[in-house]
Amino acid sequence: MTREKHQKSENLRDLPGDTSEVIVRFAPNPNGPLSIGHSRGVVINSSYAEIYSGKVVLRFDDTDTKVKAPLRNAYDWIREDFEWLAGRPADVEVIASERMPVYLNYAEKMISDGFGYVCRCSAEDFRASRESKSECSCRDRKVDENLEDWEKMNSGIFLEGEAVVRVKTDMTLPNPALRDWPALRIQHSEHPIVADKYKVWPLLDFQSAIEDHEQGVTHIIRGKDLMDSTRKQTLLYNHFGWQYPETLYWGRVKVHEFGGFSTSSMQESINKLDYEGWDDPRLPTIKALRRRGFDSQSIKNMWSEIGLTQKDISISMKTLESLNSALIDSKCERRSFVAKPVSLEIKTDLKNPQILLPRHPENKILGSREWKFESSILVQSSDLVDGKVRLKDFADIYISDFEAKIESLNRSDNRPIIQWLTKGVAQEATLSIPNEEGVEIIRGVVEGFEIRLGEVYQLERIGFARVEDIVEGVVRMLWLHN
RNA sequence: GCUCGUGUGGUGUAGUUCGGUCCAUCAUGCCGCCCUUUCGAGGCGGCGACCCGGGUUCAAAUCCCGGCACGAGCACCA
Repeated sequence: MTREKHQKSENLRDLPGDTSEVIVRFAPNPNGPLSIGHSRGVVINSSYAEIYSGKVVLRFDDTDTKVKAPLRNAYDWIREDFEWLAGRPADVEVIASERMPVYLNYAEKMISDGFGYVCRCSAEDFRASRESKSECSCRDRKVDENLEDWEKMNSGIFLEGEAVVRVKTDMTLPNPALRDWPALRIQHSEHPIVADKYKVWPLLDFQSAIEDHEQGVTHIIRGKDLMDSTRKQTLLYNHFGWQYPETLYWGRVKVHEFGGFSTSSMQESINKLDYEGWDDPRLPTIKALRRRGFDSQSIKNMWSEIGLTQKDISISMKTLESLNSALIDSKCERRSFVAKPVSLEIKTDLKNPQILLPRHPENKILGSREWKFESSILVQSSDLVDGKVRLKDFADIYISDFEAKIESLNRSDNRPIIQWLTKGVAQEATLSIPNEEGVEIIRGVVEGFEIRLGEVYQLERIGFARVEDIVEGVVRMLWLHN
């Protein structure tokens, strides 16, 4: 525990500003479960909260009911993913849609105080104003008129697209993104939590700005695609007379193996039944990584090692797999899996030779697996070639014509070593390996020695795999990595 | 187009604040060898980088100027 903390502080640079009471936040849109990209936000933010004995807020940014509508189940999925990654639940949880009165109240104050206004221009017309740096006619209207229109927005008289509330900045600002940016818009579609209670919903820049202030967030750590968001929000904070939090950014992340993906594109593929669900092992979701048997610490280690750089990076699953192997290798017992098994008869004069295999080759896990000898054994069809071979942890043999002769119990030369099973210990099994085309299911037999559901084993000469299910004696395993 | 950000080996990262200790760190990857009752783990060796061009300086990955490349924002998405 202390070592873990020490490691993190070595990798993550110090936060700027006052760090006496750090409050950070992670704010996903609950339109699906967390992906590997999101995990950076969870890990970085929760780690900083831990390092500074501060707090991390988990905030569900669910104020868009239309374009990326929230998914009812996603709230729980995200809570679960967050806890798995951070090792504990968030200190504070906020659901934006439940905080609507607060946002609408601030919006009204903004209009009353004259630094916000209702704009009835069409999106296209305003785009033209923004480009020409000219103020639109809505901008100079009286506060009373604005409040009247605000009322019409909220009561549903104004329809979607007929009005937005803008923050007054300066139309001549060099950065076009900041010119009188939109803060709230009308959406009449149903929300999974509050249904049709509200007609006007805040946009991210407004909702997030208000909520960060309400929660007393001291440090915002997020992707650098939100840099202009910081600039917009700083202008709003100036209007309210608030101090903007310290802000840090990370760059864009791509994962080699997965290419471009987004929560909505994954949702689409799942709907089309291209995948079995959010935890399909081919998907870059946290659910999938957990299912496959990754140790959450490997994900934490990866993000800590990468740190907080603004560089756009492209990471490889190989890196994560390597970090994961380092963590789980010493904890995983060995088992033998024989794919596409074929029988082999062993000829020997030995009386009940002993077969003792270690649970772990370096005795990181003490004890052994013991099999009862039988003359009839199973080996992988691909391993069945005439010649010298060693049956792992047992004996050097000579194969010829589906028969094997024991040459020596000790290793006598460096002939290849193969894994094998006696018929008695062999238990029917499948190993699912995801690949480009789909999920390949390899049939075979696994060593039926203390197979525990959910456990990750290292299948000798194959790699790590997790036991997903045991149905009617058939052990179903899912491939993890080498 | 405007605005912002980033550029160190295949990948990720250290070093850039206050120029020399950097013919550049560590990890991963790949290659070879060793060890081993696994194609795991371990050991040893190797490969491989400061975006480009100027400038300042005795000295530049580090400072200055100019390019270039990549990414992002300019959504009534987050």
